[in-house]
Amino acid sequence: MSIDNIIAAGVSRAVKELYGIDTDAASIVPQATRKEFEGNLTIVVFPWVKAARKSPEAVGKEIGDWLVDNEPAVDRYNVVKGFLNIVIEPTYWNSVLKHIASDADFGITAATDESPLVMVEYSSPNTNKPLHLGHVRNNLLGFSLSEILKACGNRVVMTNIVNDRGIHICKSMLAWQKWGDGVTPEKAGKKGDHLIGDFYVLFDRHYKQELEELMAQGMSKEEAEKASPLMAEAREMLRKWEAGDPEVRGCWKMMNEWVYSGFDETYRRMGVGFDKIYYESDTYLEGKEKVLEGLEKGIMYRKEDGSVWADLTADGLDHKLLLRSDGTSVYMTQDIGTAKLRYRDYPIDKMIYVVGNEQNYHFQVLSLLLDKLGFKWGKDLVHFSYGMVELPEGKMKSREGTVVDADDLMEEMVSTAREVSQQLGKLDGLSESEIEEIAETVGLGALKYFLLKVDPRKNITFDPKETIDFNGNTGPFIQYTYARIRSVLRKAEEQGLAITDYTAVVPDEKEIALIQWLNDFAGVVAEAGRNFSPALIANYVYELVKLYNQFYHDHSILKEEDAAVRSLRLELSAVTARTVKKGMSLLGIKVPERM
RNA sequence: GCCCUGGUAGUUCAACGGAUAGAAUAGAAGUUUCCUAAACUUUAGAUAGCAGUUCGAUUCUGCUCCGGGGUACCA
Repeated sequence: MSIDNIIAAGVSRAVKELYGIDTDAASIVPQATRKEFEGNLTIVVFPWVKAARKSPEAVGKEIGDWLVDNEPAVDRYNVVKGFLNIVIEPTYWNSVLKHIASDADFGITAATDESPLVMVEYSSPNTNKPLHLGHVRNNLLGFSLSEILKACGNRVVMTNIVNDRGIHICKSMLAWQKWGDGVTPEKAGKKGDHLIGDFYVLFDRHYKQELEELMAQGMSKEEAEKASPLMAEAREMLRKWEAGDPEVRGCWKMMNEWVYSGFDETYRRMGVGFDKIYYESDTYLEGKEKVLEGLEKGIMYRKEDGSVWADLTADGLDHKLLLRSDGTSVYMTQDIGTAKLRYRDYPIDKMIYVVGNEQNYHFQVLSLLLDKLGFKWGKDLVHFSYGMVELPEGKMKSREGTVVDADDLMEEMVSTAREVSQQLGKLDGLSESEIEEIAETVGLGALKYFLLKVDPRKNITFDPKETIDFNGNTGPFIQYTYARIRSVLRKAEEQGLAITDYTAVVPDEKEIALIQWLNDFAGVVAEAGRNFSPALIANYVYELVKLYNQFYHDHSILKEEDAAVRSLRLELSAVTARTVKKGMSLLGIKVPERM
């Protein structure tokens, strides 16, 4: 039982005995006492003031007295206005630390066969261009969220739906056929996804040029778009693709393979992965089928031009198109098909879609439609909606080339990490491969932490001209502290310093603060799981590391003569290191043994 | 137009309806005979505006101002 629970239960009993008020212990949440007051935990007594018919001070005093008399963990207390500040018996914290240290998986709840099965969809790229910064945020959030859910006792299936069909792919293919001159990733010495992305941009350039020429001949923009031979060719190619034309399918397959091997490389470096990948080319027909089924049941209706719609006005939304007049499917149709296949493959209890907030409306509609179509999970699917990554100039636009490429960004972060390390002389005497590994860990750590520490719902502004910080609330700051703790522990081991019994030592203020914070880890993980919040974990770890740094500067660890006191400090260091490592791994960030 | 969403120090971010709104960076001033100074200590600086709900509002409600997104045959 955690100290918070003990106090909450104590207060609950106190209130019952003193005033006859029934209060659920779970609703009493002790908070850390502000540092300008004496105490470890604080209870807000206002909720009982009215029923007790006494002043807040009197209520605080009575509850405080009751706790001192009846709860051994409570040493003393003070009351400021309506706030009851409780001081825990100092040596009690040692047993708390001992308890945490004895449980290697403290804070982690393992999943069992009966645990809920959660499917997390993230990444979901198009195959016509490389991954960019927006995808990086998506990937990191999706991966971290999955790790957190696992740590909270869920079975998790990480999945990816690859948008491998549609007009955008045909554009790249067409440009490659017309102007590619048989180039391959090997010949060009380029990652496949980048090569295809180049052709997508190339298509757009020629297309724009064509439009201008047509408009110069007196056409309006709309007319030009309709008359464009290039676009007509792309559409014809899509039609052939849908008809299963062997030549088009062959080219499509080959080029998609190039893209996938490029994506794999990016995912690997980013440290994310998937248990199961779906492709829209496999799911869009399923969706069509499902929509036609809905049409029969009267959930959808057909317009005169043959298009199929759903009327959602009764639910406060609009009419939604599901099949175009030419019978082809739209995004929504594909998502319905994908949902069907997924629930056929897995007994999913909960579905989470990690997708940008620009699609909030889409998921509102999807949830309703799945529900109407009889999918029982539809109503409470979760759209984990995150804000966009913006550049100082505004939104990133891939066709205009104003994107921050994921591969470039990672490379830049790593090389910056290497330079900074070298400047600081950190890497002297290490082998080339060790240097490389540390630069990789630190560079990616900086990037990942930068994107994960922020509330996912908020938009992020990223200025490519300003390098991501390595000081302050950053990944490298945390990694550095970890490496330093590991160094102390290594030295302790070399010197044969073992941890002995320290339970009788009276810990000082900073040591207590650290133990208290370590003890909070379990609660933070659980809360992060409930709120789907990697940011919560990130800021917890940062605070932990800051507390450790303060402790570290105030205490000799290895040089401490008293074996019991030294043991307490070594144990604190060991548990801190372990907690940092665990917390960071929930974010998908590695920590280096030295740096 | 309608719907959703955000507005907190110069900047990047915090704050289950709780105390004097916290950090970090940039600025100013210090600490190195010390287990890794990517550290630590001190200092200055903010809730867009106006009402309301109550013991108490950055948080909840309404209006105004500013930004972002969506809005039926793009994904």
